[in-house]
Amino acid sequence: MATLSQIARMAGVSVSVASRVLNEDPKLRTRPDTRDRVLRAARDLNYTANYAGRALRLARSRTLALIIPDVSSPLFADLLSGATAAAEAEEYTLLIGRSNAITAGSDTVRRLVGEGRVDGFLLQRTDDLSDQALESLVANDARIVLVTSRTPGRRGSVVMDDVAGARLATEHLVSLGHTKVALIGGVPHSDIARRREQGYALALHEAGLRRRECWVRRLGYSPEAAAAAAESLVTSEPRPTGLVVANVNGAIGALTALRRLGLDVPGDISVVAYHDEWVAEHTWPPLTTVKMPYYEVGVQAVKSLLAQLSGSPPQDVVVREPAPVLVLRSSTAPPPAKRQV
Amino acid sequence: MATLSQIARMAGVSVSVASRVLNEDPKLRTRPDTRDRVLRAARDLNYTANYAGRALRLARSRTLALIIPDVSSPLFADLLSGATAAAEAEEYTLLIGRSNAITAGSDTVRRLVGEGRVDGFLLQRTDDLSDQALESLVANDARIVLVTSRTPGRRGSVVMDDVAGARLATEHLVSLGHTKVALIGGVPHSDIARRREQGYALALHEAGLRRRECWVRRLGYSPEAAAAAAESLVTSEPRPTGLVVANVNGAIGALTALRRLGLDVPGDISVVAYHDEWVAEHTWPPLTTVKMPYYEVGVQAVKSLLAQLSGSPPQDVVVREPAPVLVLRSSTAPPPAKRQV
DNA sequence: TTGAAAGCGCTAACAG
DNA sequence: CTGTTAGCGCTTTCAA
Repeated sequence: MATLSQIARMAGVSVSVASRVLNEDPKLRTRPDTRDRVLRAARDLNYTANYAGRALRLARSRTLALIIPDVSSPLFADLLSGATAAAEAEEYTLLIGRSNAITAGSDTVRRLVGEGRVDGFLLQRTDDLSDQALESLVANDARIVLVTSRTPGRRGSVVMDDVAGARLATEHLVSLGHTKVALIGGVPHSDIARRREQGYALALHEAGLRRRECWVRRLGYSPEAAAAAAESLVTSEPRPTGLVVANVNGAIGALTALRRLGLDVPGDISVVAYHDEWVAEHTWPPLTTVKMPYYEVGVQAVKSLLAQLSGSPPQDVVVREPAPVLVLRSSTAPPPAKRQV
Repeated sequence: MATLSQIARMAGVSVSVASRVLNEDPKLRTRPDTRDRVLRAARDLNYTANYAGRALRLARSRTLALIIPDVSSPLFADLLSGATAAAEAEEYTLLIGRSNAITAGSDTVRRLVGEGRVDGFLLQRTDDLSDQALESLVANDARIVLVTSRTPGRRGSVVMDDVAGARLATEHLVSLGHTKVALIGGVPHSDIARRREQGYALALHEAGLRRRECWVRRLGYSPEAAAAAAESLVTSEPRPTGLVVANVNGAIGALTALRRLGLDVPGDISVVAYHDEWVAEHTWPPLTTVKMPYYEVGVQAVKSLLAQLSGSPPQDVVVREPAPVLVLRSSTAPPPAKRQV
């Protein structure tokens, strides 16, 4: 690979000039033909600045790490696209890691920064990571932005509007005539779960409906957990006619559980899922979902991190644009009672 | 962050000694206490070698890039785990990219290498990347290993045993009594698709069954393509009673199409999918699949790449261990005729 | 058994 | 308008 000094020699200039031309140094005045010679030489030799040399000199890697629990979720793909786009726009590279690796005692974060491999982090926590563990990891490190989640007493996060999303899902069921609406939510200590539950409660409240604790389950977002939750909801009295499942993968599990119990969706019971992904179109019945702006979360997270890296005080941002949208498919319908009328 | 010279100063030695102690240079003889002082200093200062400094000096980044079309596929998660594990074992870092970005004219590959950001590539092509385009990209570059796919006239690839996998799927249907077995395959120019088709043909041949061209569709692996293929197969005569779908996501699309046509799976028609993933458990009916050793492909691919990087001639490896396994669920049953007997 | 020094490729302050 | 030079942190040859 060509080096700067080769370019310089070929163009008959010093490395310093070559460097400044190539980096488009604004406060540099060159004779046009000098400039041209450098540019041509660079093109001819297919020059790309050596990454290590630059990183060493500048003490910055222009690399960001995105740490996620589940790399293989279609939801995550949107986040990634957004983050990648935003990073590329600023000529940053994105390194992808998995947050399974990040447990309380783990030094992954500190090591990556310590080595100077990355300038900062986008961190999406797993649900098993406790607030304290997260806190100890993250402390008041300005090189970290939390995505989709927050932790008490710390600034620097980008979340989506979970309240609005869960509310939209719930309102949909209510507007269909459901009065007995249950929630299959996340684990109790998760702030994400809390916000979604809040949206659910809000929608019920505004509809003048009573929120009953016996209609809320907090087992988590996995298909299995949601399946168990659905089963328990549906086999106890009073039985709900509508289910808001706070995660689409959970909703898929719930569908399986309901089918196993011989219940018809949406005949006997309606299901709305939080988040949209392609399988939702291919489940039976196809799932009505609320699509959340994951891409934009990725974009904002990177912007936020970059801002922090250049010294701005950490912010907690809520992405409200684009707003959550209801994707109507076939898993929701008016409740049985209503339809018999 | 602490630097080597800080460690050296603290330990009262030269950087040279510090470096060699920390790197466990075998041909270095030190007094035990010198060694100890260095080690202690490193621990106290929480030292991690600066990545850029080392990369610059060694002209190697100890970083590999994995380039994939669909980051968000659960299948890919296994590949990634395997590759990550193998990379970590050799203290390499894995960078993840998407091969959408890699089109014929793209210089992503050359740029990443040119910058010295990565030492080599694991490349999983998209189906839209033609052989020529791939060839021109990959040429005889020893820093690239193709995963799951090959290209003519080039060595350096790791693929799974597609013949065995497709054969197993087909045999399953045959052993259930199906004689009219169709294949929903990949696009015609894909070598992967070709191998799977070969496995299908082989199984039919061994069962003494005739392979009919009208029972083969080559529209690709997407849910939509496979749905179209399923529809066309099932609405024309003679109608098959069993479907081998060469990709699990395609199978999900096929299921949707069959349901739309009012066909019962497996009552009217059986479906086996190539590849296993969690949704297969939650489709209706749950999908019988053939699970392929993706994790191991990831491991072998990294090993292969590392071998190439250290000068070994490129190999074409087929991962046969662990062997494909049939995951029996509910989308397959004896054909209607047989059951009526 | 240890240290001095060169140099990887780059940027930027300074000098001309 | 252009060149010289120092130095980022590291490894490694050579000398002591």
